[in-house]
Formats: sequence, structure tokens, C-alpha cells
Amino acid sequence: MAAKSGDKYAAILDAAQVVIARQGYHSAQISRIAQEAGVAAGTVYLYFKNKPDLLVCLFRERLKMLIGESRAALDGATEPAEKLRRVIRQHFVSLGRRRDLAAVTQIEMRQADTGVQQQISELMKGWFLVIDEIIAEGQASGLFIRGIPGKQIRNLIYGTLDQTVTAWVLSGFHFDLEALAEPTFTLIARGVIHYTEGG
Amino acid sequence: MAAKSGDKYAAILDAAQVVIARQGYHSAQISRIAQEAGVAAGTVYLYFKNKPDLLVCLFRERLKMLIGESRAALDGATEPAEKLRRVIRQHFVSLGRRRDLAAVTQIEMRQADTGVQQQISELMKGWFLVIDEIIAEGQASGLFIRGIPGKQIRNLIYGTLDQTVTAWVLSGFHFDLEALAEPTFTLIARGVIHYTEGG
Amino acid sequence: MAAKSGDKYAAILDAAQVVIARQGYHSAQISRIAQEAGVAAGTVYLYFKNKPDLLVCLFRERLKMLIGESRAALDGATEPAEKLRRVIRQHFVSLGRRRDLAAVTQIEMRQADTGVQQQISELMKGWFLVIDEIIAEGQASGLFIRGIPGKQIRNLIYGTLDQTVTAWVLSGFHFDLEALAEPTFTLIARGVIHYTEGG
Amino acid sequence: MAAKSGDKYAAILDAAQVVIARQGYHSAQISRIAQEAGVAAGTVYLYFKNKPDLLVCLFRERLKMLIGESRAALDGATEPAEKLRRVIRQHFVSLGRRRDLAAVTQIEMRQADTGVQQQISELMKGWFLVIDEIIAEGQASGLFIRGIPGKQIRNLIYGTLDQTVTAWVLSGFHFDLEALAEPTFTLIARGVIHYTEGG
DNA sequence: TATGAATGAGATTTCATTCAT
DNA sequence: CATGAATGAAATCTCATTCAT
Repeated sequence: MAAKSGDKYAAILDAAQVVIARQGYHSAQISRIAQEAGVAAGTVYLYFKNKPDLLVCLFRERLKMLIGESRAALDGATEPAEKLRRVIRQHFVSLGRRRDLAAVTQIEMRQADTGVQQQISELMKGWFLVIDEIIAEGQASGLFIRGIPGKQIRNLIYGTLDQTVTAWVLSGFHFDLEALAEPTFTLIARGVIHYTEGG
Repeated sequence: MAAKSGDKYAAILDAAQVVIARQGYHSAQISRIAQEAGVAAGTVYLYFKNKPDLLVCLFRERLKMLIGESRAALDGATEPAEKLRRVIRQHFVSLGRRRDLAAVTQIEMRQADTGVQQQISELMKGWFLVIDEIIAEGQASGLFIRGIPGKQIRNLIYGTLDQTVTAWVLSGFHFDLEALAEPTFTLIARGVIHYTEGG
Repeated sequence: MAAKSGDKYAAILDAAQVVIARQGYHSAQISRIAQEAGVAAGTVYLYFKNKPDLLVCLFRERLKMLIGESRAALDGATEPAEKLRRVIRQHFVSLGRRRDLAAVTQIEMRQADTGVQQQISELMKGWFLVIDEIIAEGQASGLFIRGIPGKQIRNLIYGTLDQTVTAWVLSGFHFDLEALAEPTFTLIARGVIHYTEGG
Repeated sequence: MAAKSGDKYAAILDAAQVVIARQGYHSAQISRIAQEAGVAAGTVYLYFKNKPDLLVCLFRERLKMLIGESRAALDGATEPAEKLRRVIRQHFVSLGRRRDLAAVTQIEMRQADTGVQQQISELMKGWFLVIDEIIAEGQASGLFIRGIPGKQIRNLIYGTLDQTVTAWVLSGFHFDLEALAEPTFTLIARGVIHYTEGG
């Protein structure tokens, strides 16, 4: 009964996130989600075309929020390095404070079938764009490494963030995700190998 | 009918990989896999406890092979940096030459439910160990960056490799994965930011 | 928005006929009929008890009209043979000029469930009465064949008309229904077999 | 539990006919049919693609039988008039001795949706062919009335038979259908109007 | 070992109907 | 009279698994 009546759309999305996080993707029946939202099962279909549509909408809504927070975190930053640092930090902050959401995005929704996955892939492009812009700016200014495709740099950055959050969820949230922001930035920025000066 | 008769265990695993790659995880019915393997559906249950067990066995078998190839690639290397380079290259080589397998590990099997995923997570530790040993050696020798937990370095390395292969599969194999080995090593080793000497 | 405002009862019936003809019986949802009539779904229930009631009312209304037209066509006829001829012609004229109605009565409404069908059967008795009266008169006067129950004569007449109109609808209205009136009368009147005089 | 095990296909069709006749078309759930056939619900889907397919198969099977009986009844008849007489009689005999089947074909299956109806229409052509052949022969030999399209003669014959059987079912089988064969033939053959010799 | 016919649990989705406004 | 958002019952179909042969 988490619903604020009058905003059933959001209530159903909230309920979906809670139920998926709690029971896992495959046990998240529409009837359970409706119950959690405090509405009848049929009501879900007044707001969403079908179950895949509900899941895609949930992902879109949350991703939009995450992207919004990331872009907001970039406000006032001018240096690409600083932007990279902030984007990394914000990613860990945004998900580190929303365990349900992290579990849903990192673990559960990956169990969705191909149709949903493809739509999710499309949506992810909006998130990649945030990183890509920083990379492009960094390479243009000569601060970021050149001679390597921006896409591969993005794979490094996104892959690292994604893997880190997944590990955090799988650990049962047993470490401090936000505390990893700075070391992760250092790693991504300076690399794994400690080249000595002049080396 | 991919089966070598007399080795039905392997035939069924081969068939599972083919069917999952071709039809996707959720359409990979036991009956279809059995047909591809040239056996009856019931026979599958003589070799595997149930469907999740079959999938976990498939993953274990293939991962064992990948780990074996990676360890073999390390033969004769003594420097941690060289080992890192070889492990990266071998990962791209091993999957770059097995599109079916790549599709299965990067895309399809991630749709498995939580029970299978947890067992897969356990198995992944064997793979992480290969990386972790290199990291430990690198940090001990002072070549790799210190002051950052080895686990996070592993997240960077594994996350980057994983994301790259996934992007390759999703692209429809439209770029040369092996060609990315060297740039990826450079990125991981030297970092994204181009510090000038003495910087 | 086919409705003449102020006469919602008729507007809803008109809308039902249009929607059933256009979308078929099973896709004719109350909400769709209401929309076509320019009223809210709930309003339908101010004029009709439930959906079966609406359908029965639609049929009753239209049948009443058809019977009225048939009886009107009999005006001025005195001979049973002429009456039979007129009734046949009028049936083809009445439905031949109302394709929507023909599709609804011959095809779509036959998909209604048993409850509705039984009520429709009751209503049909009013229509059978028109034929039965002609038959009774014809037999009494000695013009119509005797020794055969009037009911069976009615089955012949009604069955032929019904089957003809149904065939016309199923053909996509691809022949001239009215043109069949005279041959159909001849057939019904003289029979299939061409007895030679004195035969 | 009507099933002879080993012939589940026929058992399921038999069960479908029984259940539809007893409970009506819309209450004929697959689970009930399966129960009546003495099999599990899932078993039905080993023999039929889906529910519409089951219904079409039922109709096809029974129609095939009816057509077979009609053609058999024509054996040894040479005169078109005699053939017409036999076809009419056989229709009433075939359905008059199978009340369940008559209820299913005349009442219940007409409630099927458009997809099933269209397939049924196709199948009916096989039955019309039996009549059409007799008509063609009769017209060619000059015995049957000419100058009227064979199709319309068929509408008369089929419409009359169909309407008669339907009336019989709706009456609760309260009259002797077979006894109507001869009068019905007379009606169809000689017509409704009693032309006096030389008239 | 091997077969494959049979099982049966379980969830999405539709839409007639209601009722608070 | 009129609205239309919300309800909730109900049935098809899939497919992993079993077991008699």
C-alpha cells in the first residue's frame, strides 16, 4: 500500500521496483506489483500496455533520474578531468543510496528477455552520451589520451562503474560504494601501472 | 545432430550452446536442445539434474576452457605488465573466435534466474583469480599502483573486458575484437588522462 | 459521434450496429460503442441493463422495423401467392439496402452466447408469424400445398431467405440481392423439379 | 473418461463434442474437455495447435463423416430426383440420430469467432458440392428447373435443411426429424404452390 | 541407458460493470 | 442524468520434468 492515490503511475513503478528487488525479476508478478501499489491488477493495464512495457518504463524513468543527477553534478565543472571525477562519484552516490534500484538495474532487470533488453540498450545510449561528451572534450583539449577510440574509453569507464556497482550489490552491500569513487577515478585516470617519472 | 555419439554429455552441452546462441535464452527448451544433440528429451536428465544444472555445467565447462587458455597464455611471461597484456589479449582472442560462446556468456546467460546467476558468480571467482594473481604480483613488485584495493583494480580490468566483449556482440560482431587488445591494455595500464612527464 | 443528441437510446443502438458491423461481434466492446455514440461507457448502463440486453434490444428494434416493412408491403395484396412474392421481395429489399444491418443479423449476432440466442429466437416468432399467416391463408384457400405442416413450409421459406442473405453477405455483397427476389419466389412456388404438364 | 487410450486424438474430439453440447460453446474450456477425455489439459496441445484448431478439427471430422454418409446414400441412385430425395433423407437421418452433434453444428459452433467461422465456411464448400453436383445433373438433364442459377437452388435446398434441423434442436428434439424427410423433399421438388394440372 | 508421451502448475490480460463525483 | 477510473474474475497455453516401456 505504498501508493499516494492520484499518482498511480508513479506508485506502480515504485511498487515494481520494490517487488523486483525483494522477490527477484521472475517472481515479480503483475498481481504482486499491483497489490504493493495498492491497486487492482487490471489497473496496471490502464497505465502500461503490458508487462514488458511496465519494465521498460521503470528503467527509463530511473535512468532519466540517474542521468539527470549526473548532469546536475557536472554543473560548474569546466575541466574534463573534474567532470570525469564528478560523474564517477555521482554514479556511486546515486546508486549507493538506492539499494533497491541498484539491485534492480544491476541484477534483476538483466534477466529480462530480449525484447526488453533491446529497449534498455536503446535507453542506455542516453547515459553513454554523458560519458562520451566528457571523453570528446577531454580528447579535444589534449588532456585525455589520444589515438584510442572514444568508444573504447567509454567501455573502460562504463565497464568499471558497472562492474563495481554489481560487485557491491552481490556482496550484499557490504562495503562503502561512495568511498570507492576517488580510488576509481585515480585508477581510470592514471592507469594501473605506476610509471615512474620519466619512465 | 551435432553430437559425437558416445559422448552425450559434451554433445548436450554443445547443443545447448548452439540453441541458446541461435534462439535466445528463453526459447532454449530442453526438447530443442535434446533434438540438436540427437538424443531424446528424457536423456538430458540422465546427464543433468535439471535445466539450471545444465546451464551451470555449460558455463563451468566453457569458463574452465577460457581460464585454461588464459593461464596457458601466461606461460613464459615473468613481468606483471606483460602478463596483464597477455591476459587481455587472450580474453579477446578466446571470445573473438567463438561468436556463439560470446553471445551466450555476454547476453543470453545473463537472463538466467537468480539461482543460476549465483552459481555463475561463484564460478567467476576462478577467473577473477587469474587477474588477482597478476595484480597481487604487480602491486608486490611496486609496478602496479598501490594504495588502491586489488579488488577494485580487478573491477576495472574485468569490467573493461566484459563491457568491450558485450559491445562487440551487441554490435553484431561488426568490429575486430582482437585489434582492441593493445589499445585496451594501454588504457588500463596508463589511464585515461595523458599526464605529461613530471606532471 | 453518430448520435442525435437527445435520443441517446437510439444513438447507442445505432452505434452498436456500426461497431459490430465494423469490428465484429467479439471486438464490440461497450466502451467502443459508447465512444461511437458520443457518450461515456457508464451511460450505456443508464439505458440498458447489461451488454446482452443491449444486443437483444438492438435485434428487437431492427426486427420490428423489418417486420413493419414486410407488413406494409403486404398492403393491398389479397392473393396468398402475391403476398408470398411481396414478402420475399421485401426481405431482400430491406436487407439489401442495409449492408451493416445484414452483416450484423446474418453473421455477427449469431456469435452471441446461448442466452442472447434464446431471446432472439423468441423475437423471431414475430417474424415467422408474418409468413405463417400467409401460409395458413394459402393452405385454407387450397392454393398452397396441403398435407404438409405449415411449420415445414415456413422452414422452407425462411431457410431459403436466410441462407440467401447470408451468402450475399459472405460474398462481400458481390451480387444483386434484390434481383434474386423473383427467381427465389419462382423456386419456392414451383419447386425445383420441372414437372411436365400432366406429369 | 470417454477415452479409449491409444486414440487420444479421437477421444479429445469426442469429449469436445460432448462438453460443447452439454455446457455450450462458451463454457467449453479446454480443461473440461481434457477432463472429459480423461487426459491432462496439456495433452490437448500435443494433438491440437490451440483451441480454435481443436474446434475446426472437430467440425472438419464430423462434416467429413456427414458428407461421406450422404455420398454413400447416393450409391446406386441414377435419377437426379432420387438423389435429391436421398440426400435430404440422409441429412435428417445423420443428424437426427446424433443430437449432440446436431446441437453443436446448428447452435453452439455458430458462436465461434470470425477466424473459426471462416475456416468452417471453407469446409462447408465440400458439403455444398454434393448438392451442387445433383443440381447440375438435374438441370443438364432438363429435369430440374432452368433459368435459375444453380447457386440459388442450392440456397433453397441447404437453407431449408439447415433451418429444419435448427428448429428441431431448438424444439428440444420434440418432433421426428426423419419423418420430415419425405414432406421436405416434396416441398422442395414441387414447390409451395399447388398448381393444378395444365395450370 | 534411452525414449518420448503425458503431465499440470501458474501468470498475463481483457473488458463488462460499478460507483463516487 | 452523466462520467470514466477502477475493479477483478477467469481461461489459455507453455514447457520442465517424470516414468512406463
